[in-house]
Amino acid sequence: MRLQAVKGTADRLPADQPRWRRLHEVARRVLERAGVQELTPPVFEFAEVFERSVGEAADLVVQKEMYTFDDRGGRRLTLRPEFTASVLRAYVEHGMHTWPSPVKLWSHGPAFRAENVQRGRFRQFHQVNLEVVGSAEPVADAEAIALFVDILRELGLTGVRVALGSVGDPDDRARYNAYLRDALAPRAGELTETSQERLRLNPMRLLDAKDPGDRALIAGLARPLDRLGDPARAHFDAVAGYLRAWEVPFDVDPAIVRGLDYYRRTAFEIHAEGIGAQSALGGGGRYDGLVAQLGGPDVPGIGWAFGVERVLDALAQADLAAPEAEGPALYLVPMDDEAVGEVAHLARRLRARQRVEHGYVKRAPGKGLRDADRAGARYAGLIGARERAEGTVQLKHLATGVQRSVPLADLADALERPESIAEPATQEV
RNA sequence: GUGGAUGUAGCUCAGCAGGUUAGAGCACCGGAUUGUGGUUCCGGGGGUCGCGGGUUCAAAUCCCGUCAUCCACCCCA
Repeated sequence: MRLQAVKGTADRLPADQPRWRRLHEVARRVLERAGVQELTPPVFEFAEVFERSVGEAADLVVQKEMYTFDDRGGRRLTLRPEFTASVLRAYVEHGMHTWPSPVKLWSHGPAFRAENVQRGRFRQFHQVNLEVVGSAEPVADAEAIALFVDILRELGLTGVRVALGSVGDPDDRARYNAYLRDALAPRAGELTETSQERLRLNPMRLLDAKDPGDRALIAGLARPLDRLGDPARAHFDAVAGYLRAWEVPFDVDPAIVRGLDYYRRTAFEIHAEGIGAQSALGGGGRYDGLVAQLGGPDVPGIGWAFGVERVLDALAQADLAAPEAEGPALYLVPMDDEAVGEVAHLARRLRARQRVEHGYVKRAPGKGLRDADRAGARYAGLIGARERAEGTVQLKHLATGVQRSVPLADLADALERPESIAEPATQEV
């Protein structure tokens, strides 16, 4: 069998790196200016970490989509399918409830789900994740959402849609689910099989149905946001109020629901056009109670994650210029065998201050300049018998063709003062 | 798990009413130019035509199977 990357995984090639790097730099800047600290959890955890976070009523599908395996010590481990459970496990394990509250943590890295592959959906994918633990205040929700939007804005992404909803408090959810069951009971037989299944297990998820028949049956019913209890309603109104005051544009989506039980109140998603059927860049919500569920103190929290591949896809669709990879400041060309070692040694010394590369075999000057050009170098430095005798290097500015002989001792300085070398008066060929 | 489309050089693709040595552009290497680049010209290397089986005198081309990729459904923490 021809070796290839596993389905749903991809190599991130050198040409891809500038885009990824820029995204992470922007995320880091926006978040850390807001006092968010970086946490890097391990890539795998005891399976129980995710199973407990997911809860008993979680769809079997969720379990099936986890990469779970036994290690040689007989431990049952899972590659993280998301960050929240890992981050909260770390929060509990390190007693972060004693830190100044709220504790704001961000993370980034790969996550794994054994799903079928399509545009924007991979088996190894990458997320940037934020958790704000220890505040139940609506202002925390608003700040989290605003930070998400700020990152996208700073990246230059426009035309994204923030959809804000609420799944209510647990009582609200229970009441709403009961309402759905009652409302749909007479006509349940007309629903598709999946929807009937959902009606049984997690009626709220019916709102995600795409089948036109199902949608017609659901259309006239109240949505979660219409049935909030007073506390959840007040919370939602406060979050919306902050966002309006801060001029963070959003749409109210009364029908946002979540597949997992631990979500409370605020739920939101951010979508972009033009990146296929998987249009959600990311989303998040409040999960009061989850930390306790993981064996920690009963502290509230809110978080979000976005898919790096999806955001990059959206940026590509928006035709935003990708940052270019830079070449070396100097490319040294050895023009005889003895110079091979000399340029390598010289490069080593210059690298204290500049990016310097060199040829590995002797090259005719024409070839050497071509090598330097292809490496994307700003300068080429030629060293052969003449230069050795003089203790100099022929330094050539590739864009202008201006060249002069520079004593080895002055080379580092000459590289840092490009004007001096580009002066036509100094030309000597 | 389901459906559709697509698999030919490193990349993008042509060739496919079966016909003998499988092509182009880009990329790569070398030469023209043995101490001066980018252009140009010339030459070269590189292919299990995804894989397996079948039909045929003959298969990249037709048939079956299989695998992979992409998109969509499903699902979505």
